[in-house]
Amino acid sequence: MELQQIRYFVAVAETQNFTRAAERCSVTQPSLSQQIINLEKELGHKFFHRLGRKAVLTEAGATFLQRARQILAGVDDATRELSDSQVLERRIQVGAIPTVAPYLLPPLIQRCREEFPQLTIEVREDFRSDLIRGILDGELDLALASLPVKEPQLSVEPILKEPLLLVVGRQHPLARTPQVTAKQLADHTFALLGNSSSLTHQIQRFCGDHDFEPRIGYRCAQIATVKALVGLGLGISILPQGCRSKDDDSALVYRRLSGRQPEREVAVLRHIQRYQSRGAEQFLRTLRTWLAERDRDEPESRENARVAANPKD
Amino acid sequence: MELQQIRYFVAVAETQNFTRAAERCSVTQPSLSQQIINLEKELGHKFFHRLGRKAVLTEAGATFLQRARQILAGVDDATRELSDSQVLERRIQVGAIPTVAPYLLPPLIQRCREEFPQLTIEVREDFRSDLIRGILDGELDLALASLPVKEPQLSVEPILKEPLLLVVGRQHPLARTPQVTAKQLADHTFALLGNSSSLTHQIQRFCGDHDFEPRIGYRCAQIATVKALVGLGLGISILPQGCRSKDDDSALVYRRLSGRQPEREVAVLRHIQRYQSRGAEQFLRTLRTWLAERDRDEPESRENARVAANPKD
DNA sequence: CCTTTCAATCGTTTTAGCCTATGGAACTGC
DNA sequence: GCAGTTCCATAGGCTAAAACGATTGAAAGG
Repeated sequence: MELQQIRYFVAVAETQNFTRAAERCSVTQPSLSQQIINLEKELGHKFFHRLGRKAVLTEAGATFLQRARQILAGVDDATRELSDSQVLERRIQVGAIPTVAPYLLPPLIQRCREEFPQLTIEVREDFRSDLIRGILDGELDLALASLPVKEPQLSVEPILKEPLLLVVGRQHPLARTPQVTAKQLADHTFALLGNSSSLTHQIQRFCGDHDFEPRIGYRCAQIATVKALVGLGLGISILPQGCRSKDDDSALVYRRLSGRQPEREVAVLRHIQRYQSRGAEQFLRTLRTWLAERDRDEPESRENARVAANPKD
Repeated sequence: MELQQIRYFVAVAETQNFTRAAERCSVTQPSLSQQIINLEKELGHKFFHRLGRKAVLTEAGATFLQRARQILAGVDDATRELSDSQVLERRIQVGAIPTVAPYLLPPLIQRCREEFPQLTIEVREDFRSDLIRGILDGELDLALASLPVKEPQLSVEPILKEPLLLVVGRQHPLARTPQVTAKQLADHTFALLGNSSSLTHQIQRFCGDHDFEPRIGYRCAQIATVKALVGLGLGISILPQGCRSKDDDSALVYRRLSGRQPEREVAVLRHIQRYQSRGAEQFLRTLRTWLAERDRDEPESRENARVAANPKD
């Protein structure tokens, strides 16, 4: 059974006339007749009484007509739905690592809502490796994660470079030391994210570069937990500058380390082969302009001014 | 868009793999790929992210998948419904003229219900010309009407020949006359069916053959009305023997006319070109055996015995 | 009875779907 | 890394099926 046959069938049923049905379908009458006969043969029922003047539905024909209309309506709906781009490609799946998700995404999503009201953004917060798997499996449209990313199937667009800062409680001895070097951290207990966290990896590598293993006292799932522990002086940590928020000032001190600054770079990851949906494009466009504006409004501020002020406290 | 393409599409969506989808559809992978591409081109959307390992639905693809499933389900339903002969061809439209419908059809339908419980019989009671039109237009499967029928497109199968009897009220003078000839009727007022009735036509022709016009005092739509008028002595009528019922005996007298007996013949009418449905066949078979049994059980009874008895009352 | 209408049939042409073969990209395992 | 494998797209030839044009034959209508 093919749709063409169904279309022919409905045309005959409605015109009660093979010739006029053929005209309506823009084919010759023999072609249409043949297809109707084929259809009848396949389904094992005659659908029309070929009376002298008109073609009248048999009972089987009447039964099939209902179904046929339903099928064609389904086809019609599908076509219309797909051509109605209002509905389509307005839902995207965005992934982000935990040190990015709570800080970048909320304002960004808000901005997207203003500029593209129909755009629906679904967020998945996960570690880098899981996000990468998600993209490779086609589950995510794009992801915000830290570099390095080596997968060759991924397109990597760096969007943001920021220093990693030492975080200590306001009462902590390191809060007052004029210069803090990497080596000094070897004597302290760290509060870090889980082992899958790319930030944790990076911190461990950083420590390794300075010839010590960090002593990890707390493994947390959330940044907020890390901050709370550090705020009570139970440990120290290293966080990207972007994780700093106003609320932290009462309990936490963020400090640059002397020597070579550890940094992290955040990038947008996409699948090279994946078709880029309109919604994803819109999200990206918003992301880029938002970052550009932010850089223009407070150039380097997040890397210097506020950090430099800390030691004075 | 064709069903084949939709089937291919669903297969790919479900296997997430063009090659395996092709196997499932029993075609080669290039054939299937090409059809998917055609479909995507026609509808203006890519339906799959062709990632390295698997093919993942795009949003448009996911949207279309729902519709596609619905369409295929519709096709499936249609096929199943048509192959389920329990449902089909169990509804027939039967026409009958007023002088036949109330007498032949009820017992016949009851018998059909016993023998073919799924058979649904819809009855249309109408005059002969309208029934013939109904058959020619394909609205009726068959009709029971009186002869003659001249339309060459109709198959005519006579099933029953019966005399036309004079009907008078029990108090009417003609009820007691030893011999009633046609000529005598010229002096009386007739109660007849409407002008479209074939019986009325026949009666008028019969009177014409005996060189008089019947004086028609009442034109009724129903036999019962005619009988009631005649029972009150307000007129006389001529009815087929089959219209006589037990209940009439108290008020009516049925008499043969002397001389050449007027008769009428009832036949089953069908459209030669019309496909004969199973239900119609069953109805006909039941009709024939029922009539045969009736003739066997009371041979000639309805033409002689009961009629002959009447004058004695 | 003649004309018109209509569906089916026949023979031919065209189309389009299918197949085989191939290429290229990407993943896998050594 | 580097072969081997998997997977989809492309190209070209082939065939089956759909379309066409012409015709026939039956039926309807005037």
